[in-house]
Amino acid sequence: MRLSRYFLPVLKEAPADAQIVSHQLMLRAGMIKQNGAGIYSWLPLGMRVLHKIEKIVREEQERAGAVELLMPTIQPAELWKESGRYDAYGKEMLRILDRHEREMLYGPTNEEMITDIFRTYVRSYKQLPINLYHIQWKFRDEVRPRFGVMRGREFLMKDAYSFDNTVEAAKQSYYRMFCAYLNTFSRIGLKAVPMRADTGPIGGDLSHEFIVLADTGESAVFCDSALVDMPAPGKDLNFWQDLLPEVEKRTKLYAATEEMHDAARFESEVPAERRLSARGIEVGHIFYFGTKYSAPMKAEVTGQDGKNAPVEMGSYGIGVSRLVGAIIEASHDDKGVIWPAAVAPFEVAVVSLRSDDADVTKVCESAYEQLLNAGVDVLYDDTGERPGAKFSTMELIGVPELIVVGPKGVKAGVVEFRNREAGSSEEMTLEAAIKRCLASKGA
RNA sequence: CGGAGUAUAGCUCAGCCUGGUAGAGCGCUUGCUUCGGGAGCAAGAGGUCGUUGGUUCGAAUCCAGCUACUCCGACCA
Repeated sequence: MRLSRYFLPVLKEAPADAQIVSHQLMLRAGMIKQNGAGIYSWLPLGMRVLHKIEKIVREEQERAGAVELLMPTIQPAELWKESGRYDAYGKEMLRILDRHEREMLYGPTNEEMITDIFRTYVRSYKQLPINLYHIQWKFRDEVRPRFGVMRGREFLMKDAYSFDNTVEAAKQSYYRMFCAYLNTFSRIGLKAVPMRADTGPIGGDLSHEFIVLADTGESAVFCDSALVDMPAPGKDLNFWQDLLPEVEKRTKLYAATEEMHDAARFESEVPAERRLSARGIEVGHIFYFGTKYSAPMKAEVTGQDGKNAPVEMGSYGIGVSRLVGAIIEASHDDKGVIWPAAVAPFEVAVVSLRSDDADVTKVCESAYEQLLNAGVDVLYDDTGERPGAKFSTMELIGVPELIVVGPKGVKAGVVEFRNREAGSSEEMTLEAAIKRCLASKGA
């Protein structure tokens, strides 16, 4: 992408409404525009990050056996009356009347709808297990939206729903998502710690939150630092073996959010040097809730014994749009965002220091072409801005690697290769710089 | 939903107390000079002061209603 043809409205100053750093940086970097309380447009740069996160989420869901579909944002009220949640959900649910005065709602979640899909098609225990997911916009009419996309009213969520014959099988489905989440967050470049959670209004008796540690997080968390340091299971994990040991390795270590915290247990179970009390942001939440929806909605399958029984269900959410904010909270400095490479809107930027210099332009164009051809997401700053302004913008939007091309370097046959996170700068030939970019992409 | 604020140019804000023809910086446009860390000079464009009503000869300014947004608390991916 050539910057001269791109849409990147960066701001020097943070709008006064933004209070936390991720919100300020997202506005300044031209990623989002607020359209109302808790409602945002995703501008091109922000949308790129959203897509990168979605891609990783999809890959890890599929690896764990979940299958993608897409349900609508608007749902008829009938399904929610069946489950009893139409009245129970309260004012957080945005209710709408259509032109025929039929009661509709903008989905805050999709348990009812997926259960309806399931019961329409699935009859036999032989068809299980099934795990269906989608990535769709949700609306929850929060009393107090705040913190930009971290607590918007409209937000993008990946929600998966598992269906099993038995409690034991349902727990394995739960463990698969548990491990998939660890892998997902790890690939995104985050340390996300699973913590036992309240099941809340969704109901059920097995639930974990995945918490990203960040100084600016909304809730206090307490955990064993060994849990934070433990690597994710990784892509070689066999998802179709008994995953309980993999899960237990983590769940046996102490980790709790403020509301579940037990100071006495914390101190007795965790050695002093590993007692970590920090702040965190919830980016995922998984639930096992049995037949809470399948029983009232009659989502039943015929078992081996010829009898019908409601299926065992779980649901698994990742706040995709919230993750964008969470990543920034966890990874920024006073100059701007520091994107983990996997989710950076652009992986590399080619910065021309003199767009009116033919030799410089020639080197830039060559670098840009080569990177494009190699499949790298490259931003080419071909504008006539001054060097200082260009560097500031690149640091603000957090491009991980820069190839800086200036007249002096071109005469000497070198370009400058910079790394955003390390703050490093080296001179090398263009070929070497491109090789470095490709190497970090492969890593 | 309880409490507290804010609303003036694209952005950040001043002006309001003490009513009298709308201001700054940044950004934008044009020209010249610049060009390795958000350039300098010059000339410009840009606002029915959130909205409705009231007080007044006169309202950005005083008063009231409404709306929107933000913050603190309770709730939440």
